[in-house]
Amino acid sequence: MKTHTISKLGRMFGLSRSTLLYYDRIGLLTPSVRTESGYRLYTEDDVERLQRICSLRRTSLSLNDIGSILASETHARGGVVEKRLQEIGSEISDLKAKQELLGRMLKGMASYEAPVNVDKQMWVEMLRTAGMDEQGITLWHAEFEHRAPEAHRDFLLSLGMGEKEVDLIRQWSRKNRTAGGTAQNGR
Amino acid sequence: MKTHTISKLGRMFGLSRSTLLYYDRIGLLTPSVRTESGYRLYTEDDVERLQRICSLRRTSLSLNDIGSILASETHARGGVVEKRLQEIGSEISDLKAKQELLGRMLKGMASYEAPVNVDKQMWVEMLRTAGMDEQGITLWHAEFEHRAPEAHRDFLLSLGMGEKEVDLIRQWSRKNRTAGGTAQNGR
DNA sequence: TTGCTCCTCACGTCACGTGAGGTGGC
DNA sequence: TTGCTCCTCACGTCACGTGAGGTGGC
Repeated sequence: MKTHTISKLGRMFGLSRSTLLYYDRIGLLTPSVRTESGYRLYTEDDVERLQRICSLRRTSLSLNDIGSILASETHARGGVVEKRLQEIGSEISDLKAKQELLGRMLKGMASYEAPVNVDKQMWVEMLRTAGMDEQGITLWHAEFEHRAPEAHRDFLLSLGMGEKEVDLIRQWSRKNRTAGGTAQNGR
Repeated sequence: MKTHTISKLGRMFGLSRSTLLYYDRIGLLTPSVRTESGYRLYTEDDVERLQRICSLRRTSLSLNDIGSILASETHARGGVVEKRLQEIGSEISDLKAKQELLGRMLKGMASYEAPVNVDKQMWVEMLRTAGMDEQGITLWHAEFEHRAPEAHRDFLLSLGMGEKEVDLIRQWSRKNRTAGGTAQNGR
């Protein structure tokens, strides 16, 4: 039977020896054979498994998820993949927001001097200066979310927040309207 | 003068206490005052600095880069920001490529069974099976890059590689045509 | 005196990279 | 015998989170 040593396998897949050592340590890819002197020998089955691992890895799934996918039934794999697809979607919009922000900073630096700061912090400070406290802000979010959810979302995004943070604030806003404003952190 | 303790400052900015402890440890934000008993006290100047840090952090600049920016002259800051903008650009295209890949996997799983594998590995194996060796592949890249750089790029991207990897291979291809094919790793 | 906040280690995370120090195989 | 490859620790990375064990301030 044809087998491969660790570095040879690495070269076949453009991976380093330490990567394969790591995969072995975490149990993601354990060579089927060990020689008497402890050398790892990878069989064709191992090569096939690594093939799959590499495919999945290029979607930046975590090694943990990859392990689960390979262990699960074929028909059950869609869930993880779909979840990852959604995550990638929001990562992309996060990055786009950051692009926007950086673009504005660059322009700001050219024409004036300091980086632009019209963001969450400044907004919160403005409200506070205007005399609003924690509870006020909480209620204001809750009302905004209730009356105009889409606009609320757009507004939060415009302050440079990521999708995830925006979602959290919105969920929390929906709770706080029914519960009455009990604030626990500075939003 | 008005000062803030660490947790209070954290609440003001939506950061955890450990985050601020960490910023102190790495010297990014050192409180201007320490009480006799060791308590950190942050002045308004510190608050302003943290303001800038938070703005920059939301562009996912590394804390290291943020430190450099704050230490550098205003007019010298553009470089770092532009570099980060470019990075974000290629991160976005990487993610889009991954989206594509995952999409195809999902469809593949629905209609057939195994995840799609027509990627870099398979391509390389096909060439090898066809009798091409390291040196042959090296030369082939070099020629491709020389004759049709755009098409070469598109082709590499179509195999699911990220922008960075593609750039590396192309640079290396340009060298290898003049230098004559001395290969050192499995591309 | 009771809580609450503060302090300083020190270890864990994720996917490896990078030695150090030593052995096997052609 | 000389290189090359292999082995196993163990520590570093990045931006924190999470205790443990102890002290200050109202």
